[in-house]
Amino acid sequence: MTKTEAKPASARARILSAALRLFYAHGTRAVGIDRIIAESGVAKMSFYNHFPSKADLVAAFLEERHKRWMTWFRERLEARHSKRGSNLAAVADVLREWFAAPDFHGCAFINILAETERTSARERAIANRHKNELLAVLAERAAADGVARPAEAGRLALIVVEGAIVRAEMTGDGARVAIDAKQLLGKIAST
Amino acid sequence: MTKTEAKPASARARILSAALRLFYAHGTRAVGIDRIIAESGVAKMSFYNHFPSKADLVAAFLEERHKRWMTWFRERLEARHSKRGSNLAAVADVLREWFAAPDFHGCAFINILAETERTSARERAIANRHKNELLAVLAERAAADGVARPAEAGRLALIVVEGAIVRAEMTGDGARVAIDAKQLLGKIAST
DNA sequence: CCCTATATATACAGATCTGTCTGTATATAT
DNA sequence: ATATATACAGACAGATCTGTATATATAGGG
Repeated sequence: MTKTEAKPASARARILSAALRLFYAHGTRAVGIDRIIAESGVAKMSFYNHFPSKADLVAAFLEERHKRWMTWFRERLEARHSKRGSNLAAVADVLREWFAAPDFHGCAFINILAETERTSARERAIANRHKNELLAVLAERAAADGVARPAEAGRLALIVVEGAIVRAEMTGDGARVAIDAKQLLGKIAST
Repeated sequence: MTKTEAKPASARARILSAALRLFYAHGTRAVGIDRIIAESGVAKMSFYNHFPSKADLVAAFLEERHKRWMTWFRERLEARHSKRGSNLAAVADVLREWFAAPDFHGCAFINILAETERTSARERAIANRHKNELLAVLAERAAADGVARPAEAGRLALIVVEGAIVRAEMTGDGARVAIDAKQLLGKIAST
């Protein structure tokens, strides 16, 4: 039994922490309840006390991932905000940071869409909310760049961001992808 | 027992046909051997006679999907080749056709990457070959458009294509996404 | 006509996964 | 001191999944 999560935290927090790590790294289908329980050092009944079913844990994982990622993304974007150049192009720099993270394995919401059945509306809904929020950030940055049609620019930028994530995940060369993405975002910004 | 594949075809062909449909629609993890067997109307031993393991069927599925999709893509691109406008932008029209297909569920190779463990090198290799071949087609079209750096333009276009596939799958509005992608590809072509 | 390939049908082994059940320990609050 | 809530430990049921074993049918070539 390998206990990876720190013991002092509450059972629920340890479960969610293990889920964030394992579900993102290997997918929600590949990781079973037993592994979550083992690595969070929690009893099975404690788990089912906090989460009625695995699907509920998956939903909680997605919500938490969304919250943390968006916060991180906004914060990093803010940090680059003051610098010279296009707001939109700065997104590529933040992406580059993300791609370079040792545990980077693509976008959790693209991944969940690929691995769950078409019918699991719950996960889809959370993924949609996540992307809509990201879209809003991109459109806002496009507006700050003074583009003619910010909403449209946001949509174009989101296509670029999604594509960059997929390419980074598949090729493993996040640095190269970020450079290419920056060029594309620059084109969008100068419209 | 629902037999969906036409009976006259050989056992192997029926198996592969069922795999193409089911694995693409639901993912390779969600579809078990039993379902493949039931829907192809084949005995279990016949299956294991043709494919030593499920992993071998998955690999065969990916190879076949790659072959068929690339053939279809090239053919559709060729059909639009004669028309006016940028070669690269024509890619968006082909994508639009694809997105509108009733069984469209994203890119099988993006999906497989999301649903398999990080360690399954075999699927990754096939996915990489697929994308490299697509990249070559895009770079060739960029060259035909007379862009300054076709290789770079191909990479940028591939980011756009991947992003468009993901957006089409997530939003369900393939027509809108194709229009946006066309705009991006147009920007790349006019460089 | 028989022999061998290949196919079918079905039972089964072994692993794994979700969720339940029983029982115990601990800590806090009244 | 006793009640209550929460946690741990681990066995177990029931389903499902991959892969194997066994027995039977069928079709084509020598």
